Amino acid sequence: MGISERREREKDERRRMILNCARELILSQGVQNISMEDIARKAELSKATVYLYFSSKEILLNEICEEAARGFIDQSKLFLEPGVTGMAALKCFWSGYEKLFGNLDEMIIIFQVRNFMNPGLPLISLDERSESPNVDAILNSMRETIDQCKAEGVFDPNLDSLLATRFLLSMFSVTVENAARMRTEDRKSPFIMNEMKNIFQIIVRGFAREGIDRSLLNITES
Amino acid sequence: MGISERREREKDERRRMILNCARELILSQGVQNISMEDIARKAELSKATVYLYFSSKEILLNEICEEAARGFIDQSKLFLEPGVTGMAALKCFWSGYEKLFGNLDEMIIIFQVRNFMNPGLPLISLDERSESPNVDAILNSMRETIDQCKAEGVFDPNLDSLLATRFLLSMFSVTVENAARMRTEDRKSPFIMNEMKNIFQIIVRGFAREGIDRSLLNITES
Amino acid sequence: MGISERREREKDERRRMILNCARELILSQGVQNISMEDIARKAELSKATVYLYFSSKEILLNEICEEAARGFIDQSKLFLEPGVTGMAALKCFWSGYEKLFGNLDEMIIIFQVRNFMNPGLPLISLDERSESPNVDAILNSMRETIDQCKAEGVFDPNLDSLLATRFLLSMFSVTVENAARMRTEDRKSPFIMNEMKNIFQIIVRGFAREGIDRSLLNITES
Amino acid sequence: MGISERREREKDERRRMILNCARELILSQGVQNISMEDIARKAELSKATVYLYFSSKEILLNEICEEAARGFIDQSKLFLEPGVTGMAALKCFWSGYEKLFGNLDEMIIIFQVRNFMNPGLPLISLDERSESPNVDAILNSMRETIDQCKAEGVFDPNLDSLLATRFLLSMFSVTVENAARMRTEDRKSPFIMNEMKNIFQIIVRGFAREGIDRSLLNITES
DNA sequence: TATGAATGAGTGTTCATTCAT
DNA sequence: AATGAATGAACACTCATTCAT
Repeated sequence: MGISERREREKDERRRMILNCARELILSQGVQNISMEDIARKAELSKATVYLYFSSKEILLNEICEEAARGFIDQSKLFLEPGVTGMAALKCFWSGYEKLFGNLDEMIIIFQVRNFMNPGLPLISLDERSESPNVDAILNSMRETIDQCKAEGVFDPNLDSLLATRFLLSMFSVTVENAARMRTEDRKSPFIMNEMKNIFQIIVRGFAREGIDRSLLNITES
Repeated sequence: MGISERREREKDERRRMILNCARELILSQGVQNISMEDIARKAELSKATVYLYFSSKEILLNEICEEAARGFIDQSKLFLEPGVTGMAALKCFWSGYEKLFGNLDEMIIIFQVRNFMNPGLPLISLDERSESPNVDAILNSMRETIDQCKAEGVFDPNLDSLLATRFLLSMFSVTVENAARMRTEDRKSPFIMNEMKNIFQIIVRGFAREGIDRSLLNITES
Repeated sequence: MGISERREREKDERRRMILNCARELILSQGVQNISMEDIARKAELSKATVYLYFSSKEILLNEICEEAARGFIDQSKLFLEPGVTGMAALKCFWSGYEKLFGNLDEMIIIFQVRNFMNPGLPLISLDERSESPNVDAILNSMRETIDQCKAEGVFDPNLDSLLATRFLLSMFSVTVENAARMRTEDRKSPFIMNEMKNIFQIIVRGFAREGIDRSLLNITES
Repeated sequence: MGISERREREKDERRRMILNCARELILSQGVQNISMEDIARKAELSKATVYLYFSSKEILLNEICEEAARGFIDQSKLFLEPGVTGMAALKCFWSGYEKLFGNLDEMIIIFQVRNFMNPGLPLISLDERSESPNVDAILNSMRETIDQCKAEGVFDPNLDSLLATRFLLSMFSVTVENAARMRTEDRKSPFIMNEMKNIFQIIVRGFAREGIDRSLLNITES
């Protein structure tokens, strides 16, 4: 019985190894430019073996996306206590994002791969049956937070929370795609992070209820 | 004397015909999925003939982009009177956009093709010498309008206008890319248009100077 | 009647003009790299018009070759007096070559084009019915000179004059092809000319009858 | 244990099979006229498979050349004893050439392919870093032999050995190219071989020091 | 389980040649 | 006589996917 467990474990390890190799290639060369050949070579496996673990390139890429999204979700939970306000949750999102993905890599993976597979992502799914439960979970979580902000009188009550969610995520997506175009070393610069924060802040202000004190809208520590 | 003119005209027509076929294919299948072969077949020409009119795929795509951008610029001018305020200019942008591209196609072309040729568009150019003067003109025009809004005390004086331009254009880009994913008939629905307007409105509010009366920020007729 | 003559003359002029354009292109870019398109563009004519004068690329190239060969023959005659010895004739060949084609161009044309059309030229024709009478004339003239040298006891009586002719011409061909690979400005250098002379001299010595005084074999002025 | 060896062997065989198919095509149609498609078809493989073994056409052709050159070198060594005189070495060259390539094919391959890839060959390389070590080795070996003949007082001390090498090799090249133009069955005739020998002999005489006894210059057994 | 080997269907691009006007 | 326009047939090269072992 131990033997089959080991088998299972090894299989999982190899799976993750392939995913990691693919991730690295995506980060260094961009999704558009990598082939199954590249991934297999990097993983020191044959192409056929890669196909043993992922039955198509699309599935492999989706899995990479999902894994990154799962990582993001798990990490965000750490920051998200129950009973917290909407704005506090948004701060947590940002903070978690900032702390976890300060180097941007996870986000680049999520958005770049996602957009490559399914250009125009954020408008679709969010309700339909999806192959990407984790990515969807992020969307849903964000949506709930926005609803809460509305309920708490911070956001404009007329704000369409579905639209707002897609909008927010799209912005991340675009910023990240741009960042992915930069030289690998430049990505880590606080400049990018700052730019993303500014955009996030602008959007939050745009979401706000009329007349609300702007100091309540800060997404970073007051 | 009329003969060479007719030739010229016919050549222009054929040129535009090819562009239109390419446009249609892009709209129905997405830029990523079309080949010169496809374009030629749709135009009922041989590939070599297409190359007679456009010396490379890149040039053809850029021309499609530029043509759409030119159309947008021309139309915007009609709405844009000299000596107008920044907010009025923004309204014009929106109005021109709404009237001219109510069916979205031009915008889909511009953003989709542009992003395909040059992924991560909004971060680049905007100053460097470019093969796409018309597209760049839109970017520059937008930036100037944002600067004007700042100067007129409508937008937050701390707003980075370059960032804001990229942000705004990116939002259009993303919305459009999303729209491009929809079934061709759904695209024409006022729903999309309304969504874009809402997003535009949110961004403008996000750009606003603190405390400014929101009624001044309306992008549609008051 | 004057009118048709003028027509004829104009036609000839245009013909030669096309040939000259092709020549220039060959000299500057090499035979391998020129297309009918290039030739037509250089001649400021349409491709179809070029085909009016030359029914295929092969025929055009052959004509270029033939014209260059004709030029060489005409010029050589000036140096070749009747009743002259074989060695004097060889000197004339060299001298004519040196004076006329000091810049190598004609030779580059002849050999490069010829080899392109018909790789391995000098072994063939020389007896069979040929499309290239002028090129063949050079071969024949050379052969007669070699025969004469044999008859005069300067060359080895066992020398196969047909072989010797092909050999000699081949060497010119190769040297010229090499020269054609150089930068246009380097070609004019006396270095090339000197190299060709040395090779010519070596071959003449190789042709010589055993024991003959080497001073009799000089191909340049004694 | 035997399994990977068999694999290796089979791969080598397939590799050689492709090379042989390419060789045959080159011999029957000339380098200029063969495409990767042709080679694949002849080998009864798909184009993609050919690319599996040779990553570009250039590399495949170079390999063909190198293999032929390697064969020539190996064979020549058998004839070349250390401490041998320059003339003996030349005899060996000829003898090796005659015995190994009596049917000319190897030489046709070497010179034709080489000239195709790198028109004007003999002038270049011979010193610069090269992708074709075996071909270069032949050039170098020939040059050393010529130098030795000069040192031994057999060749004219004023002979430029670099020039002489290029000259000699060019002659082989041309003769071989000519031979390649003949009908496949005619190539095997002793006539060609004899012709090449005569030319080789003429050149050696041309290289000789003045007054040297011609019997010392025989390239075949006295 | 793992893989080496194979491939079909493209991909953008070029060019000698033809033909209606 | 002249040409603008058109094209078929190539070309080198790529890649996701399959399959026998």
